[in-house]
Amino acid sequence: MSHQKIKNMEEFAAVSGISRPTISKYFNNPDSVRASTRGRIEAALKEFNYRPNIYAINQNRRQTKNIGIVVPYLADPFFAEIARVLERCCIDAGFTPSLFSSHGERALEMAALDILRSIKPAGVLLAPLGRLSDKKHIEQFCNDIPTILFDSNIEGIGAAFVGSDNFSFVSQTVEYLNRNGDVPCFFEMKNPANPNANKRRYAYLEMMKRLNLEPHVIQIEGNGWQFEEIGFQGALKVLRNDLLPTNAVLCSNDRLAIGFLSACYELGISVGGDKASDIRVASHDDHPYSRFTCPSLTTAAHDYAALADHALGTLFELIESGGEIGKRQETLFAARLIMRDSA
Amino acid sequence: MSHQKIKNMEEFAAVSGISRPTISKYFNNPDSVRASTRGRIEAALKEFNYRPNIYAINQNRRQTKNIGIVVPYLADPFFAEIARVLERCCIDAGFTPSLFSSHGERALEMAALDILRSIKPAGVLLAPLGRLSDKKHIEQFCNDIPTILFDSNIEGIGAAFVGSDNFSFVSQTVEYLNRNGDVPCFFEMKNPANPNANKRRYAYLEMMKRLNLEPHVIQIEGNGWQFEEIGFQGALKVLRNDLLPTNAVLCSNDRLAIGFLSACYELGISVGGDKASDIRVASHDDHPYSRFTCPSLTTAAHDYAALADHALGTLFELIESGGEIGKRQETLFAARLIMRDSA
DNA sequence: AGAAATAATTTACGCGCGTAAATTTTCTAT
DNA sequence: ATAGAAAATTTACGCGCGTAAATTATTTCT
Repeated sequence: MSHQKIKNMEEFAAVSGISRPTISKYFNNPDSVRASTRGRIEAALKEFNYRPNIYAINQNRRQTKNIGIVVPYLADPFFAEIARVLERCCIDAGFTPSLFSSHGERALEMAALDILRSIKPAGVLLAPLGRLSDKKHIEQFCNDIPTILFDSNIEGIGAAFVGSDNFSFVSQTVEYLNRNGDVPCFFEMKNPANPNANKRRYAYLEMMKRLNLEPHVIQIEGNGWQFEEIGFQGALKVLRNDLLPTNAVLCSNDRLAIGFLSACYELGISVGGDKASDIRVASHDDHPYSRFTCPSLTTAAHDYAALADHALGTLFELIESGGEIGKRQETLFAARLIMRDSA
Repeated sequence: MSHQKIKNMEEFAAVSGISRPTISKYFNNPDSVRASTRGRIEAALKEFNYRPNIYAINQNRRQTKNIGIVVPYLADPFFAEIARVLERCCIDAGFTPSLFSSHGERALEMAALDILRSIKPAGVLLAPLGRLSDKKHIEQFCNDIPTILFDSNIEGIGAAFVGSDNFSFVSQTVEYLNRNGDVPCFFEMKNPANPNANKRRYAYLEMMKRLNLEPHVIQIEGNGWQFEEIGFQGALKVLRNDLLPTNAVLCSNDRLAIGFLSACYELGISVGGDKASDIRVASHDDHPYSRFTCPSLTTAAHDYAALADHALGTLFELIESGGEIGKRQETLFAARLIMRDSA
């Protein structure tokens, strides 16, 4: 390994005994050169440890091999997990993922898009903040760079949307709660940051209608992405003032539910699916911690793998077709009910 | 805005009426040109929305403005939070952060470093996996690129280390537990991934010695980064078999404690600092969820801001000095005890 | 073995910008 | 007003690589 220091492709071509254009071709696609040539290049590569300059490459290529991934809040393990799966898929496909978090702030989402613009990615996977997003800004970005939205939809923006079927989530939890006990009421933020929250409320109302039951929606105060704290404070208020219309609670998402359960514990209210418990609580998302709440949380799980697969598959299609993919498709994946102890 | 499409700096120089070298100077440092010139450039910038090509810039500059940030496990909200703070500081200092997660895997840590190499960052902040890290690989990386280690130390590698003072963490929790009740036993993984775990065990043993108390270390099985699950299973085994030597438990970290508390709940063992409870549990890290466990977790908090500040400060020094900073410094920050309900 | 197909080489240009040197213009201070 | 300093301009080269065209070498097939 490493005789001398190779400065550029010219020098590497010299020491490997292959012409520079062929070396260039090899790095673009190793299979595009003859096996014997490939062998000689790779032998030299082992010996001299040369790597082409990524900046020179990207300056001259029509397209970079970069893919941007933007999530609204990376400290939320749900997004950390989906980002992990997406990153892996990108690497396997020969692309270089760049991960950004908007950290719940509009300005940072815009900043992430601006940085992405500067690295001229082949494509971008964007999970928007939602209500806080600057739609115009995102739309302009999508006009210039092939972008797929995921997790939370913005009507008409982006080449496609891939997300979860909120009706599938809610219908299963509502049905389950209703089957095994009291009628569920719906616990959510009054001003949810994420549009999925609204879809889930509609789904709840629709399901209750179908089951011929009276719906009860409890909307709590709070802004931002500190959902656990918001759920906790909201639950304290609701429980202390005895505002719970039924003793089955369906939380809009697991992070709110984590706060809700914490409040129940603090107030000495027993939660569980058994007859002895005071109330039952269920939720949506199958958050990584939902298995460790007290009691463990009954919830509806996303199909991470399918979502990531389809989102990236669509993006690759989009990239290969040069940005044209026809009509904007919206793909939704169904949930899987996870029955645990809380309901 | 946007008359025509500006292709490069040459064209922008033409439309703005300023020479290209001056434009270049401006983008390198806006304050390096006369105010009147700056005004004219910025006026043109508003009108034509031109941005220099980042790849051409980085190809020609001696140094890029990139800073790499590598954390071992981004789905751990502790690292997500520290990454957030670090990113923000980088941006404020005029650098472009690139965030990578090793996702708990040695191969991915190496891959992250390889990608970082290719983008020739001015400096790197690396929180290594620990036991799983390929030390040789990291050492070679540190030889080529100015790197500061944080969170978990590898002796002698990197230009400096910035972390938390594990003795400060453990001494406070041990002292607190001991003051308010039974003697604490120490609950940890037998083969911890992170070297901090070992430091915490030593600190526990040392503190018990100082207090003239008999130490009890409980080591549970399990590998990987699913600490909650490992803590949960380990606690089930310990509690079911009545292996707890005392009724005060000090967990090595909050994620194990989350699992421990979940197991207690499942087994009907009451946890809390009051006399009526069966056992008391405390831990370290002030994990974002430790406030919402049942009961809320008494723990020791990191000083995120100080750690991030000092790590980046040191890195900037290192960068400005051209990679030489003298003797390798290790800086440790003290913990702050957070008293909650679990002990 | 020879023709056709495939692959590698040679040569050359361009990408967009950093940067250096020499020169000219503009500003600052007396 | 004028000298000296500071800033901007002109000119020119180089960075490391993609890529195209023409040519030469190698492989494959009948």
